[in-house]
Amino acid sequence: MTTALPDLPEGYYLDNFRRLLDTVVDRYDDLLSPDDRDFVKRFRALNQAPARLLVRLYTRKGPFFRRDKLNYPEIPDLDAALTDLAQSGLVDLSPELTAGELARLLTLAELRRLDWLPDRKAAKAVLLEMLDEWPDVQPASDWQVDIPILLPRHWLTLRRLQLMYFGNEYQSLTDFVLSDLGLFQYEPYSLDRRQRRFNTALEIDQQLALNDLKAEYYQAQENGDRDTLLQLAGDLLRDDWCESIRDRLDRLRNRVGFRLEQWGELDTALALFQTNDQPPARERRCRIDYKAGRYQIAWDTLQQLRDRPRDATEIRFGQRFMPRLARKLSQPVDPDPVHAPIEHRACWPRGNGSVEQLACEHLPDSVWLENLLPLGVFGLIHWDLVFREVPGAFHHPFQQGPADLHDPDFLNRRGTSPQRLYRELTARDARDRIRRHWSAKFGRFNPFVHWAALDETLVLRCFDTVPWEHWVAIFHHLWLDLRRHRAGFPDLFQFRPGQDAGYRFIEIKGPGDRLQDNQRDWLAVFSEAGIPAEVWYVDYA
DNA sequence: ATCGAATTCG
DNA sequence: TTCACACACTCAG
DNA sequence: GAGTGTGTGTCTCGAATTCGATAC
Ligand SMILES: [Mn+2]
Repeated sequence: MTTALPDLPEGYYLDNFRRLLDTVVDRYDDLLSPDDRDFVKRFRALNQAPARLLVRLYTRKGPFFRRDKLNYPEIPDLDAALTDLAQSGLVDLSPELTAGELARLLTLAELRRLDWLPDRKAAKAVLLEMLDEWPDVQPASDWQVDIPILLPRHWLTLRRLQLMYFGNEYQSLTDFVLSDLGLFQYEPYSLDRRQRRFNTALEIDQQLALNDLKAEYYQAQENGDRDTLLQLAGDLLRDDWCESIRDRLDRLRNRVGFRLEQWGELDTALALFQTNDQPPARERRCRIDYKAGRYQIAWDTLQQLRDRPRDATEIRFGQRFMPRLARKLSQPVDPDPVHAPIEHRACWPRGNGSVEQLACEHLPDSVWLENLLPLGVFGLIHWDLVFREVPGAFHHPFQQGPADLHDPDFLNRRGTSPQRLYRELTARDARDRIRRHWSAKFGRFNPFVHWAALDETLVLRCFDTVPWEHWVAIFHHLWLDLRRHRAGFPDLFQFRPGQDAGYRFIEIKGPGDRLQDNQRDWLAVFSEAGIPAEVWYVDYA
């Protein structure tokens, strides 16, 4: 099915960029760096053609470009535009670059014509790796390449502008386009101009720095690069990070800590885990102290964790670790009751698809949707709450959800709580909301509703089948930690008219597969709430 | 010749 | 903003 | 039970283009 896309006006991308720039200057004038200001001044002085060209470049990857790869019918005199950009100081027409940077601009054939190439036979990837070691920086002509190369000078400012506008670094000007084309539909909330996403220049710099560290982390862990990781840990352990990026910072600290723990750097890992209480920090602290024989310290941490568990992983850890640690300290143990899930065995001939699909075919009237079904019901019922316009929730028109969705006080800030929510909401109203939102909001982004996976009949039937108290129990658990509790839901939902509860959740396990922790966590919730859930172990006939 | 990854565009 | 899950293996008790 | 490491499908658009790797 192909639907015709609407035409965009010529130069639409420049309009979009100006919208972004004007918004940022309007909101964050006091937070702009000298470079940012310099850029704004120069850019606003440009004529249309050079301005268009620059924005074209900014929507591409770069950072260097070959002149002969630029071709825009709506900018007829490209060279004149380039000259303007060079005179404005926005583009460097003879930038110095490393051999690696240059090589990325050339095809393999072009590359092999160069005298200084160390290996004429090598594959391009190998060549790039070699050339990346070369420190020399010089203009392309000095590398004996006569293709004109250019470099926009303000990439960092572009990064900062986009960060200020979107509040993140994964959205960009394409979000304007996709929205205009109707490919991405966003809830039309009104924007909040009272509370800004950033309040100091330092926050912006630190968020950029944190994103860099994150990228470095992925790189380092992929390469098994311990030294880089240790150095990274040093940066993360500094105490001059802003409070406003605390959450993101702690998550990275824990990730780096976890990897360092695996690599045997226990001291550094422990230091990282000691900076915060975000799961799994306290669990890891306990385990590291336990292994080091510091049982009393581990015990103290464990008590705090059990007193006030942050999420299901901490509850589970507390239950399992308590007896072990108590034995070491000769403390009396009173093990928590453990819910044993209902288990079944089945033996079916192997099919073409996955074991879940096979089970879905054998179990009548079942669907394989994992968490998409409960999350979809959750999202449809709570649509208005999620998109309620409270200060600080919506900063730009392209958000899938409110900025503070994952903050622990999300509900509090909206003047409610899980208890209050479901005291005031009846099953009839909830059903009505699902129907209303399905037709009124269809296709719009929502952090919980994945439209393509669901259909209205199924969602309503499922809603009607599961008793409202069961939904409420599921929702309560979701609210405890929207980020961590959205995974681990059983594979299948089966309708069973007239039998038992009329439905059941089923987690399918193929040969050799076992329950994961977050799946256990949901099963514990189900067991607590009397929700029918089973684990089926499948063998192939 | 063919395939897939990366890039660009609207 | 990458992750969630299945699958496979080891080790200890 | 606990830990580690892999592979696989999501990569929330889809068409067009280019390039490199691989096989023949
Ligand atoms: Mn399963």
